[in-house]
Amino acid sequence: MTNSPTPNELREVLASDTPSAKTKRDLIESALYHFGREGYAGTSTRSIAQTAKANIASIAYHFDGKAGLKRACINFIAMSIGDVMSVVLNRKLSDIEHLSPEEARTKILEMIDRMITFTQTNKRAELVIGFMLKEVLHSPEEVDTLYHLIFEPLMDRVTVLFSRATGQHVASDELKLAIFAMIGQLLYIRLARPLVLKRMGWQAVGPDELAQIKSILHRSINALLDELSKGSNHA
Amino acid sequence: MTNSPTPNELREVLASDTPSAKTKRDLIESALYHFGREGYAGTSTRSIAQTAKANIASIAYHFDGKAGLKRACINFIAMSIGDVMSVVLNRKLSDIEHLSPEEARTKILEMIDRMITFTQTNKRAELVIGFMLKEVLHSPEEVDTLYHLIFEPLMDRVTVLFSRATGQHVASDELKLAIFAMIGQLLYIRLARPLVLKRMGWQAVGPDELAQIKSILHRSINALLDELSKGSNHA
DNA sequence: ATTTTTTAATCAATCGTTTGATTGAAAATC
DNA sequence: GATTTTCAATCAAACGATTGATTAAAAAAT
Repeated sequence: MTNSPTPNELREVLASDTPSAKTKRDLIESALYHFGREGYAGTSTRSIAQTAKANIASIAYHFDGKAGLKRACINFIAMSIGDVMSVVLNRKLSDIEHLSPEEARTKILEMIDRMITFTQTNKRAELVIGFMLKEVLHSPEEVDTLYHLIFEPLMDRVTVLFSRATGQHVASDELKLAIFAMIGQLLYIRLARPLVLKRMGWQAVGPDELAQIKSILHRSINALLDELSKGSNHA
Repeated sequence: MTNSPTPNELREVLASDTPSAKTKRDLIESALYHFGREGYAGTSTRSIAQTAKANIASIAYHFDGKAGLKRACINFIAMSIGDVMSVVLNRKLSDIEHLSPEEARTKILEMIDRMITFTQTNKRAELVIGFMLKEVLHSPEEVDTLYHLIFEPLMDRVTVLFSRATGQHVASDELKLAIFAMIGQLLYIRLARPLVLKRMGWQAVGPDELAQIKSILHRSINALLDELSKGSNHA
């Protein structure tokens, strides 16, 4: 296989136990690691192969070169995020369109909780975040891939949840911007981790630190939802 | 000069009108542009020199190589941020320690306003943000440079402002985390601009869009301050 | 036996750096 | 004041090393 599989195709391919599947898994894992740390241009195919314990040529064979491996990484990331967000994404839009404000708010906070846990504790989250920060903003078509695959369907559902929780219209601009503000809070507190650790005097983010982070973001986002609810007439 | 000047030294050097000062300015400007777009590893010294209309050897001559030019860029950034944040930084700690809650909140919102305007409209902000996220946050010693030069003194003062505005103790962990949440909101809405433009259906961030962003962040941060003030006894 | 996968060796291109020559304007000498 | 010396600065050219890609043969899997 030389072209880029979709996230769903990729899931099946990587789940099989053929020798090629293992090589592909190892190469993607290794590429994710190196791309996230040294960036795409800063990573050599040799170091990727070495970490994966595979041959350099296997990158060309399985992914049609370095660029193809990068595309596979993007799809792999989309797959991973899709799994984590399945709680939100798996529900059809029609399922969440009639939630009560209280139910919607509970769902939002539940989702926030999952996102924080994933970004702060998942070993792969660091690689994924590093990878996205360094590479996604670079190529328009790769931004498109992630946007349509993950971001837009996720945001659509979160917007509906916010709309139900605050009484604001789903198409409201301030609602959309508020969601960016919300996501920004929990993403930044993860990707600025070196600064957070220094500032807080922490050695690492363990259970106690995770609880503190969840507590403050919980309060902040609840306050944001309250503010957005002002002037709206809940049923 | 082959070693890295401090931001203050750098300011004097770059302000002079000697031939070498112009070359250094051009090289830093060019490096900032390329580093911010294609990353450090993805940028060749040849492209830096070409954009700066300088010779390749001038990088080794003035900055002791590509890595030295990167360090100079970091100091230049520290200098720039220091200028933008001078409203907050120039005040001594003792000056803001006795502000009333209302005065402190006004100062906070004024600072937020400046940060949003800078990040959203300054032509150099995109390069600075891209450069810092892609390269700086992964090198411990460069994190140290920016942390001690800019981040810590800035955060110390913002923490005092937050303490005055909310009645929380200055050493409160939740206060420190809340400030990260606040900064995350306005930084993310800038660095995820490609996603923001797509999501909002905007072509660019002009005066109208800037006003919308300021409005929602204004409300969000005010709500956060209100939440933090709960249970505290303002004088 | 046929296909799939891995391997080592090699390719042209590009990387950051270094070199020695050259410039032009101060500094020193006469 | 004229000449010489000095030195920071720039330049084109070339360096060795490393890059991603390619090749053909060996090995493994089916």
